[in-house]
Amino acid sequence: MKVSKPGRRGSGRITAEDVARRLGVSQSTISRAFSPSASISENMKKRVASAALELGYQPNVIARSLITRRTDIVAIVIGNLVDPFYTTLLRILTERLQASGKQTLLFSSSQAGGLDAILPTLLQYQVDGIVITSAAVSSDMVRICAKRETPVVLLNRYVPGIEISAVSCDNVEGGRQMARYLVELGHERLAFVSGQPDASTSLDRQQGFISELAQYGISSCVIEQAGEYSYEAGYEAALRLMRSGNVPDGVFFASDIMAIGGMDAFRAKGLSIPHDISVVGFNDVPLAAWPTYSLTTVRHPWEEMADSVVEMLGLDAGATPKKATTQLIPGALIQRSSAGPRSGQAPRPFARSARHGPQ
Amino acid sequence: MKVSKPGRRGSGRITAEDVARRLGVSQSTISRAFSPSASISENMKKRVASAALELGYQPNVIARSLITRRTDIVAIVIGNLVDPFYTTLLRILTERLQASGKQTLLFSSSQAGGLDAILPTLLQYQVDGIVITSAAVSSDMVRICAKRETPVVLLNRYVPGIEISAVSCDNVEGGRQMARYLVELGHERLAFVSGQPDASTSLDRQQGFISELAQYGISSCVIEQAGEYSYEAGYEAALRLMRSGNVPDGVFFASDIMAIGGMDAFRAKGLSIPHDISVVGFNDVPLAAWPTYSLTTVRHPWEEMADSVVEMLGLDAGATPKKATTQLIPGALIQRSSAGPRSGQAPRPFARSARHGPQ
DNA sequence: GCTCATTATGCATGCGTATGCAAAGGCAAT
DNA sequence: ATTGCCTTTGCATACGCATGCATAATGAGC
Repeated sequence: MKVSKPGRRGSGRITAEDVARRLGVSQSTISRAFSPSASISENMKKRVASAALELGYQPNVIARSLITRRTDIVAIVIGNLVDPFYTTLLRILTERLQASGKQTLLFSSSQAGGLDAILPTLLQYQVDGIVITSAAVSSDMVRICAKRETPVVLLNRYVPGIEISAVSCDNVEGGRQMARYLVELGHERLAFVSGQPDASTSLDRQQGFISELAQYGISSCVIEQAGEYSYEAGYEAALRLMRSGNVPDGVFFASDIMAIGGMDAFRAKGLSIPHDISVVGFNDVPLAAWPTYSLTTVRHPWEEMADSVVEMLGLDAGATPKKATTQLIPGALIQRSSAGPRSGQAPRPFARSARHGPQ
Repeated sequence: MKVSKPGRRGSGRITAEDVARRLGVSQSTISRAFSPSASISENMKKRVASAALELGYQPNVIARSLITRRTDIVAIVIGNLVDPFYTTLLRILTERLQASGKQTLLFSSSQAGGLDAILPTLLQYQVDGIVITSAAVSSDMVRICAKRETPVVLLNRYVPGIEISAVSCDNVEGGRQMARYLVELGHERLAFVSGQPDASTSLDRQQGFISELAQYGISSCVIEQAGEYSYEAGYEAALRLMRSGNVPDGVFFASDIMAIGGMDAFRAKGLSIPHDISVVGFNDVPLAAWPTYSLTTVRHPWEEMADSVVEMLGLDAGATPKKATTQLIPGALIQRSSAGPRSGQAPRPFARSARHGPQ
């Protein structure tokens, strides 16, 4: 007869050793019972499983990761958790990672110090990969991560001249699409409202927009700096556009949340959308589909981006340390009712509410 | 002369041992240099710091936590990352935890299986605490967590009859406030739109609302089940209210996002807010302050709730395993312009836009 | 100069698991 | 019965760090 209650050391933790004693086998056997590829008999596996269930044993992944050198944790650094774009991105990515058996360690970089301050903390946790959706990335950081062989992927952002992988929507092409769309609706007096001045996303959308306008012989376009991707910044930028006297008939905001702020501002000043002014955005956040806004925008290929991120992190078994590459995924122009034909020419009264309603 | 490049085993990882060899000291010394309370000379501390910097050494918190039995990781389980209420909660809580040196391991429970499916995974990570903002919590779970001495706090939710801590806004009192407010504006034909039928938040707001109406002699109130906390559900619920023929003059939605969906629905049907109908919500998400909606609502005491959660988790040094308690924090009624005096009596034309504008 | 108290450092061990190696057992073919 | 192969299990060790204990170094007081 064995000792049925081996003395544990006070801690509520139940270890593989406890289960082993219970079954009169070695700790190795318990370990193997939880490792799919290990050599163990079907019978023993069942005995271990039932004993584990009975005792409430769960393998300690922290201890495991000491040996395997994998934590199955991916760090996600997000700058602006207020912007629905980033919360959507976070949601999609977290679900995708969870589906791959990875966990999400969330870092908000909006705090003082930004990325530089949190990178050390983050690396201390031995994360298997880092996804950065914000903030400036310095070459120092890249070097440190490369040295530790921790894969880093920039999401919806890229930093030229740095050896780092990036996944992003094709912002230049998105800008071009918007230019074509607005011009073909007959608009000529156009404006672009930029986001953060240093963000590649905003710059690329602007460049695509401007260059495509030039193709159509439109060489002038008002550029309004909003300063940041937020409702308030979009609102204020729209007010400035209206005060300028030379009110455009079509405005491309660098992001949906700014466009929505802009729409509210235009409407507050009595303008009708799209009759008096057409507004388009970028991202296709859930908000954009609401009937109040019904915003024409470029849809971010969320799922594909998440898939790409996971692939570029190279976390799935056969992981080869890839070279840094930048992947651009095209977005799709989603036509809703915030943009319509130029009111001066061929005004179509039904255009405003044609595609109205929840969709 | 010492060996300047001690052979490391291929891995990019730099350990305390490496730093120790570099300085010709023991690994213990390196460890102590990073432990604030350890006994070590100021001089040595500096030497270690500079050597660590030079080699790029960072303590491995995973290895550390094996000994200390603390990971400084808190799991946050969120059901609905689409609802701005939850993303706001996540943001506030993450920032608060980061400020306390804790990290956030994010779990989305919207996936199949719900909380039951992710709890084991979560516990495997030896998290120091669990914050649950969604999903049903069974007494089994509570028992398992209690056995492991892992503190659990329900946020914005509680489950009666279970020994578990909870932090929540005072939903009953919030419902009462709304009842008083609407009645004093002269409304008599009122409706309540509920969220998830099993959620304590929705039920409590409803109960507070109904019981306070009764105090004013109003015994009838239409209850409309929206089914879930979402824009679409609010929209549809509002449509149903209008189809019922007996259109109320004041509607209390159980959450902001539903109220906003409802406002869009009412407006789509030609109603003017608050002239034809008053709408109020609950939460005070950022959206609610936008001029388009300018939603009167009960402000969730975000920061206080986050503080309470951290306190109840008992993660700060002097941690005594507290008994399970439920803490209710009162919210504040935020008056905006989505609710106004009953249109039949004393119509005040300026009331609609009085508090309009960004705030 | 000597003793004692104090501080600073090294040694050894353990946290809970994975895994290479050896040993044992089972089975089929000879 | 013997051999050889394959499967299953145990043993021992390592992962990177914290920490109790022993020891060396330092300084104060006489």
